[in-house]
Amino acid sequence: MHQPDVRSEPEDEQPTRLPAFDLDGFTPYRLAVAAKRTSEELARQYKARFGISIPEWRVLVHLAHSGNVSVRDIEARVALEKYEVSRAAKRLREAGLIARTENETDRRLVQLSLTEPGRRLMAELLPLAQAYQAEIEARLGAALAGLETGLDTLLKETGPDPQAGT
Amino acid sequence: MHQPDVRSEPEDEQPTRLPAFDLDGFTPYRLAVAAKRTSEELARQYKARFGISIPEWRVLVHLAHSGNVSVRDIEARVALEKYEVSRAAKRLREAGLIARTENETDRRLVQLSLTEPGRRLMAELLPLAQAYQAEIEARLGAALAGLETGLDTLLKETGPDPQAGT
DNA sequence: GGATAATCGTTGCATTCGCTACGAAGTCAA
DNA sequence: TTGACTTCGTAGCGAATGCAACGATTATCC
Repeated sequence: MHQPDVRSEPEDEQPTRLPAFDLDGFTPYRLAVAAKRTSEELARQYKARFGISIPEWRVLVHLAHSGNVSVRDIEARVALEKYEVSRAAKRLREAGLIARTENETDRRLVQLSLTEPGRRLMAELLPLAQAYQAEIEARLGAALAGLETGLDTLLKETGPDPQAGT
Repeated sequence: MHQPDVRSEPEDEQPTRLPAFDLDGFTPYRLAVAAKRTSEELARQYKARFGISIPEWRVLVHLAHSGNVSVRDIEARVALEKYEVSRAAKRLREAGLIARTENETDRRLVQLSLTEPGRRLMAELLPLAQAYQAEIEARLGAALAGLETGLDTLLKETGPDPQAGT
């Protein structure tokens, strides 16, 4: 940073100087736009058909391959806050897609699991998502590997804990 | 509804089969998490200090390097909807950071521009953002180029129009 | 054992979001 | 000029969001 020049000019002529900044080259912005586009593109496919939101989708996905799970388990696992999971689960329960049982050994915990209707829904949804993933990969072509490596780096950093279990 | 295959197996033993699906390998999800992390990491730096949100931040950035601009100009330029810009501008106006003049030749249009307090704010904010960008690039190291290439691809597709002017 | 702290999940509240409709202003055509 | 149509920006409304506080249960410590 250099000195804001001489004061030879009145303020209303040369106000506070701003550094050049290109939003289009700003990685957080680029990520946000790319994320929004892909998420919405996918969501269009299932939102209209099944009426589920993104938090709900994530909860369903997690339940689809992890039998009985508590809210706490899902929480950081799918990058949602506790209350998001709770509310998503509530809506899904009202829709009859998931069921809730109490954990006997720790009655604070809740056991969430897919109902049969929920499983049937996911049996339609998951292939759809897989197809979309394939589409993205085709679009990216040779750029795929680099993107994933970059995302790996960003996602590994700042991660709450590198636990990969469960 | 079609018949669910053979009935040889009882439903409670082998419910609807689901394909394997790994959310952690799902690009839209990965993008969403990476975007949220980086945005929040940056936002923590300015939100607490200046109390501005992401839409407001984007509007400010655009105004910082494009003098008098209408809502319409900002709209797709910073990936915001019309009403988001409008509302962000309203809040910024109330905070005294931007000013609004009428366009004389077309009175439907609104001319938005930074006030001096707004410019001073941006004089603090922009270096902060630049530092964060540098931090991200350092974190990524060799992975940076690949990530950016991938994002370029995703952002170019589906783009409303490849116009780069203004 | 009993008080205290920590954890789990939910909910109240205010704010923000997304969609749509609206008034105001301009354009176009006859 | 007048009337239909388009564009600009805003605001209403219902839903979703984020935060923080809460009841319920369990763990910890003295």
